[in-house]
Amino acid sequence: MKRPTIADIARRAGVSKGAVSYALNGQPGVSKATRANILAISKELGWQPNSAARALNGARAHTIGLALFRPARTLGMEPFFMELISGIEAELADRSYALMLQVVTDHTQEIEVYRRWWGEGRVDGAFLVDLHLDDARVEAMRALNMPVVVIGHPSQAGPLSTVWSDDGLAIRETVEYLVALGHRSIARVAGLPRLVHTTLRDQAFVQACQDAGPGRVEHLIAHTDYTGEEGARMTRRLLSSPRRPTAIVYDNDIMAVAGLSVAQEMVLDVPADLSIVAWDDSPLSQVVRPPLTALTRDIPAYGACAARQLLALIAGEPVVLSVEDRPATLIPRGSTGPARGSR
Amino acid sequence: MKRPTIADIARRAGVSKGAVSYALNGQPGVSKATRANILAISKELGWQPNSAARALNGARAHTIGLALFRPARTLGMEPFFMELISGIEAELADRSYALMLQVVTDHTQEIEVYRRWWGEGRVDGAFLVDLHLDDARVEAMRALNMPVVVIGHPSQAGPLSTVWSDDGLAIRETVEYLVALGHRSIARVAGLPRLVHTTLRDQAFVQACQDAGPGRVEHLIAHTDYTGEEGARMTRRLLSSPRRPTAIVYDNDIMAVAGLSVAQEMVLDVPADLSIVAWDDSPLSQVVRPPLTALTRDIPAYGACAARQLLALIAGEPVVLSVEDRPATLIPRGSTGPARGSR
DNA sequence: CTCATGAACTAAACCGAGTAAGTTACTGAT
DNA sequence: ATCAGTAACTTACTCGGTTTAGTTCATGAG
Repeated sequence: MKRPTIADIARRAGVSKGAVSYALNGQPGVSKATRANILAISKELGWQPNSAARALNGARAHTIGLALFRPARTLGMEPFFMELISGIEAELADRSYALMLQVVTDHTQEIEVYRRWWGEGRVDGAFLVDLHLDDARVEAMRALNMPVVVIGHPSQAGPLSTVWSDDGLAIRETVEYLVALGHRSIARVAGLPRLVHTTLRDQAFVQACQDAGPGRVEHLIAHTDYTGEEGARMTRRLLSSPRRPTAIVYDNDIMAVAGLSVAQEMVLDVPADLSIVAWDDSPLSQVVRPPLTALTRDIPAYGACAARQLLALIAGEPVVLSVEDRPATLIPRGSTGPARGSR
Repeated sequence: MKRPTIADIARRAGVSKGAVSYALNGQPGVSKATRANILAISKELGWQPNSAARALNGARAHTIGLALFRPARTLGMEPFFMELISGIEAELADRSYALMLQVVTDHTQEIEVYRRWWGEGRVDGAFLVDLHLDDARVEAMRALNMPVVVIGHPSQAGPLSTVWSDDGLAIRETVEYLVALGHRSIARVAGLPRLVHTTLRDQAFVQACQDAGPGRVEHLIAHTDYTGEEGARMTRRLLSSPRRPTAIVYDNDIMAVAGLSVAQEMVLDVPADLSIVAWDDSPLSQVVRPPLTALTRDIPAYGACAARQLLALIAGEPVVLSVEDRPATLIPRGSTGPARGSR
């Protein structure tokens, strides 16, 4: 009742293990007749190669790793990651690659997991997401010499390959749009301040506001942890301040929706009293009233792009170090309008 | 620049491979001093066990498989699966198990993937979701003799272990609530008709309506593919029919939200003209206006429960064949109210 | 008729661990 | 002094494939 091995096939076929190996792998060294016979017997016995044995000889694992530093329970609520994963999966499925997923509780553990997977030959490569300043993972991965693709801006990625999109461009587009609508006081409810892409968006935001003309546009940034609760809290604080902004740009859709609720609680009209822009466009943004103006990007395509890059890296194909995906584009919907009193 | 092996450690320590193996695995057969020395050297060299070599000796893969029959691109939009995965992950992460994920395009391929993973010793067990009538996967898994936990009702699971919750109870609760509100014509926009849980919910729905009294409650079921588009289409059809229902129960939240939009398009007031109930309670249900009355269940907990069951099965611990999780409970919100003209 | 060539194989080493069985060397009892 | 017992090892084989280095035999050229 044990699983058949090539030795079993060899015995049945009256040949050596080596001949069976050649036959099953389509290598020369066996006659057509013998090969056909061996294939028939292997099919009959229901033989499956044992990947452990193959891996021992340095074969590919046909698996890619993704360790996510995220409280597992909130994962399901993060459209971004889920869409990213589905995009990665779509690309991997074509080549019969699997995705090895593990949720970790900190970056030390994340490095540990990657070290183990790589050391144990269980993955051929991995993704790194949410880089922060002086990220220890970069050096750790470089030291491991494992194929890695950073999903995010190259600035902190060191020698690692990256796939990214120009968030600065998207922020600039948004600010210019709001300024054109007459807004002179714009707030940004941002994500975690340590993350590279938060910093970059922050800088671009400030720059874009300043570029509108000296002293013309007041700007303010509030940092959060991306949760709806924090988004609501910051919105409440912003809207209660004496110098209330007339437009708020949120770093994700969860916070934007929460912010919209807060505004409505405070009996403010959106967009007449307050314009709202969401970063990332999930179904969520479209079902609320008014539907949210959002920075849309094709996240699954982003993930697929990263997957292609990683697979090329693993295959040893020549790759450009850094691939720029399309930037997010602004989709105006009902949550933005002219600033009150402008014109 | 190659990875160190126990042979390298043995050479450095001046002992045999066997001694190193004993030392690293905490087995007797080496002195304290030698063990300490070997451990120090292994740390210094950054040795990691090669799981391929270990697996060859029959060790665990410390990985669980999940092949999902789903168009990968829509995965990110399915809160249910993402929450399920996050619940499974939460349980696995504690024991350093990883989750092997692959999206497949049909059940034949799903069986193929499982056969390969199991045959190749890459997973210790797997989940089966979305069982349908006469599901070929059940027999295939039984034949493989691989530890499997079916997530769903036991009726079609044959000899396989299951984790399920009583959807019938939840449906009954919903119908009784709507009837008490005066509704006499209730529709159900259901999921894929071939799925076991759809059938069971259908039956329970009809039964509950009939139990309200002979001929007292009109009921209607429309089957869809779970997408928002189909949900909207069916809603449009239902609301245009001469005998328009006063309440609709949807099989997921995506369709419920889409249905709400359709109702509002058709200038119907929710809940005055139409009551809406969603199955599964995601953030989506709470941000629309009015917020949706929903059948809530703790999906991550459900996934965690299934993961515990599978891990117990893998460990060879004694397990009950079928574990019943808590049923979904109805959370009334703004989308349900008394039927117009009742009382 | 002999030798070179190459196709079709076989035997055995190898990958990196685990482990059963065998070997030392030392301790303590008789 | 001798023997049993044991701690501390070593040796060698195992897992299931891949791969290298032969070996055998048929064929064709010289």
